Amino acid sequence: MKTGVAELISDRMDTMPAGERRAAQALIANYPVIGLKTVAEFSQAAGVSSPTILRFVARLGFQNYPEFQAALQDELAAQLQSPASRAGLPQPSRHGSAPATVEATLDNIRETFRHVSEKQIADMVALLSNPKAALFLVGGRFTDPVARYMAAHLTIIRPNVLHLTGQESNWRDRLIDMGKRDVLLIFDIRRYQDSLARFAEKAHQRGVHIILFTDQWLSPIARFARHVIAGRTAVPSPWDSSAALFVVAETLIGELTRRLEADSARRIGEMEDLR
Amino acid sequence: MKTGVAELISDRMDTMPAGERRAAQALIANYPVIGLKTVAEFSQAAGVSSPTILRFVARLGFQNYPEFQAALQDELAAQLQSPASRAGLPQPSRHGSAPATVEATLDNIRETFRHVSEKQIADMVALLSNPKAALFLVGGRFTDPVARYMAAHLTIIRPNVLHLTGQESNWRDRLIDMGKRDVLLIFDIRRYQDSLARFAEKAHQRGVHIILFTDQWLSPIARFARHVIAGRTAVPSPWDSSAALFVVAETLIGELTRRLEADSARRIGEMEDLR
DNA sequence: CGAGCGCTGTATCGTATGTTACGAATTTTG
DNA sequence: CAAAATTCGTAACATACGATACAGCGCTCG
Repeated sequence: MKTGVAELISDRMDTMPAGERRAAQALIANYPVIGLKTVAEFSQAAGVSSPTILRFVARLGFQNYPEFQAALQDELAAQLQSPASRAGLPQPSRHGSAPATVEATLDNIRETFRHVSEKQIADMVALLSNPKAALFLVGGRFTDPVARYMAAHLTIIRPNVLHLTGQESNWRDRLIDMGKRDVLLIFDIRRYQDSLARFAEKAHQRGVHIILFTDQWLSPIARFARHVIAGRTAVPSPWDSSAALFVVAETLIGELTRRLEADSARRIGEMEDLR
Repeated sequence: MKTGVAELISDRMDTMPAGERRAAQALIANYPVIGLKTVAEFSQAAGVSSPTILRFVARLGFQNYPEFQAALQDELAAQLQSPASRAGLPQPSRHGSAPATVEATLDNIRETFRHVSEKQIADMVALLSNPKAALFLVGGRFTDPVARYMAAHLTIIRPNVLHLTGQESNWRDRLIDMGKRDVLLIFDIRRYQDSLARFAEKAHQRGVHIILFTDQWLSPIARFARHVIAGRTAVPSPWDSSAALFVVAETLIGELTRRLEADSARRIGEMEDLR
């Protein structure tokens, strides 16, 4: 039973004493920000005393004030992370269930890019554009194809790109080639794979720059990463969606291509000749 | 000058030490809710210690943690109250070229699904849901990772799934196993690969059902295909985008999982046991 | 290779915060 | 109109939270 706090309030508003009702009105007036502040501030804004605020949240069914705040925060998090609900509409829900997941995917992509600044992309592109630095790519069970996709393009526009295939032991053998100038791009969404974390740590110890593509809950590898892309993966489906990360990958490919335009054009020309 | 906290972060992100950068990334990953929690929770989510969080907010220019939280709350209040938030993204900085390709990708996905009927999806799912029919997947130079992605999921929810790797000659050896009940999923966008066309024709001659994922200009393989998904691939970039096809693949995976729910649930359960 | 610097985590401290007890004030009921 | 019940605020309390001092470590530069 996950009923929102706002609904709780309007339900019990009429059974409240005057003071607590003022608290309720103050909270609804600019919901939910006041509830995130301290009891003292809340009470002052509502024009009542601190204990009244506490009795108010107690009447809503919360054991204590922090629990009440946690509920507000969870609610807020859910609201901010699914832009669909931002409009208030519970989704047009057109017909089949297919469009629902597609709409969710579109939201995920938009939301992912809201949290990725241009500067972040520019920095990553700068890292990737150094032709002397070797690039290694690796991914998890379901995300490795995205790593492959990216590698397939990077290989064309610049030298020294290697996708790490197969078993963890194969990756490790490649550690020997990795140095401080090099970059490792890792794709890891939940359930996060221990093998990737182990590998990332070893690479990190060798001074390798790590770029991590993960989900919004952040793979533990974020600890070692120089850059972290937190893609939204939640869709109404048994599986997580990697579409947002896929689009981020495509974006990086595009930007990098633009940046290396002169070099890569020459390179691509030579490749054509070799056929 | 009321600059937003998020902008402050992206401005100074690169002048930060590793630990504080992790804090920044964790905050941006699900902005701004973690910042409203306690220092301890924030630090745990970011994988750093409490003092690092405090140093982080100090570097952003705040005197203390409560002041930082107040800034987040003010920002949140402004965002929630302004009608702009309902219209969509309040995000001010939208000028770079990255968003342009992203918007194009979003349009591509939408447009792709406008041309795919539910019946088409249902028919394909029906084809794919026969556990006796073997499933083969193969893709072109850049699209093969998408085939792999799909295969990685299909392998889990049903038996008899095989991704054809490596050279054309390898694929051909598999023709011997393909019969009239079987399904071949091919990903082929321009520039269309002759090898795929040759292979598709041979498979077609053996009576294999072909499902083709291609672009809006249709690979020549469409001639042999039972089902054709025409994804939009054009983006303002030197490369074509496979994102739309990727989302179609995810949609099929999701629908198929739902359809096979009973069987696949049991199957997944058994797989878990085998670990 | 060594010395210096900067970064980070552990442990401790002071304090602001939530909490509770109690009495005053207001409302309700006979 | 009086007495009781309920509500509300003042004040004291304990806890948990943010802040700080300090030491260990890795990194850079000479």
